[in-house]
Amino acid sequence: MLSKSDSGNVVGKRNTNQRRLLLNIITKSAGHLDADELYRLARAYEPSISLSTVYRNLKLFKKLGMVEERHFAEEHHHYEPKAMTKHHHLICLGCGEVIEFVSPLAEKMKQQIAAKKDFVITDTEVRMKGYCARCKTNMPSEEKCIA
Amino acid sequence: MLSKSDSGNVVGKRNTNQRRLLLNIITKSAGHLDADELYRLARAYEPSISLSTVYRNLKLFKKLGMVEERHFAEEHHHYEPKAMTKHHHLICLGCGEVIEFVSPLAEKMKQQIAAKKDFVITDTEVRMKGYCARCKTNMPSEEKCIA
DNA sequence: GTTGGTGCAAAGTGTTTGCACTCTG
DNA sequence: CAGAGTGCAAACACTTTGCACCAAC
Repeated sequence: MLSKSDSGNVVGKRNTNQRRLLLNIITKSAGHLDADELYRLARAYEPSISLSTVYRNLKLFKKLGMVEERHFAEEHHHYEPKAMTKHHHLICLGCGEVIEFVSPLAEKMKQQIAAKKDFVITDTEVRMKGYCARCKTNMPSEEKCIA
Repeated sequence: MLSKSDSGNVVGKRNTNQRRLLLNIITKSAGHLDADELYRLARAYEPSISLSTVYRNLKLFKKLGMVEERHFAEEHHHYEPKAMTKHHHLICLGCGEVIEFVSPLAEKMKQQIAAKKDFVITDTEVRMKGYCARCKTNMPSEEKCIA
């Protein structure tokens, strides 16, 4: 399902095995990979690949607009292939699952704020956190009574 | 306008000069301080205060729900006093200014998503990026033509 | 052949922690 | 006067960078 010689490529840049491999993993992934996960997946195909190469290429892909960097609540970044449809994120504080969703209200809100604040808005990001159906039963009680 | 003996206090915890000072700076700030800015401001009043103390107290304030930690696009965190009204952020990519805004659509979207995904949503965060009225004239052209 | 890309190790940045001392309660 | 809180320095996790070698063009 995933081979080194897969089609992914970056125009105007050298087409190395490592770069092609990383790009394939990212675009075929379900999204939200972090650098370390990507590194681990890549090593399965190219055991000698280095973490620096992963970071360097992520930075390149980001600059070229091929992936987006996300800052969830954790200390490190997550990367996902640039989406066709603008989606947002819903994060379960119980199991950590990240669910994507779309909402026409986001676009509407963007237009309202752009007009009200006289901004050119290039990016809108909505992030909701909470507890999914499975986790909501044993959700911590402090969530309601913050001392 | 700001003295060590100001009223801020944390119930159930020892009321040290350092803690009181940090809390006062945070609550009186316009918000969006990062740890280093807070450290610099605090040293003006208490030159011997340490960065560890800043971090330790920020963590405490966060746990007690007195401040919120924000992950903007940068590599470090920003902290702001917990707001009475739920607001969101609009960030100018030109000058870096962070503007707060409110929108009833955010709450509406939250309810829609909670119902659709069967989630208990405890937090909603909307972050828009773009260029303010002053910066929009010299906004980079790559913004449109990502190669 | 150039020179952009790589692997490695070392450095950098923001944050946390172990320890002995200090000061609040 | 006990132990929570502090300052300091060392450790930490994630990311970036300098350098010598390699391989794509």
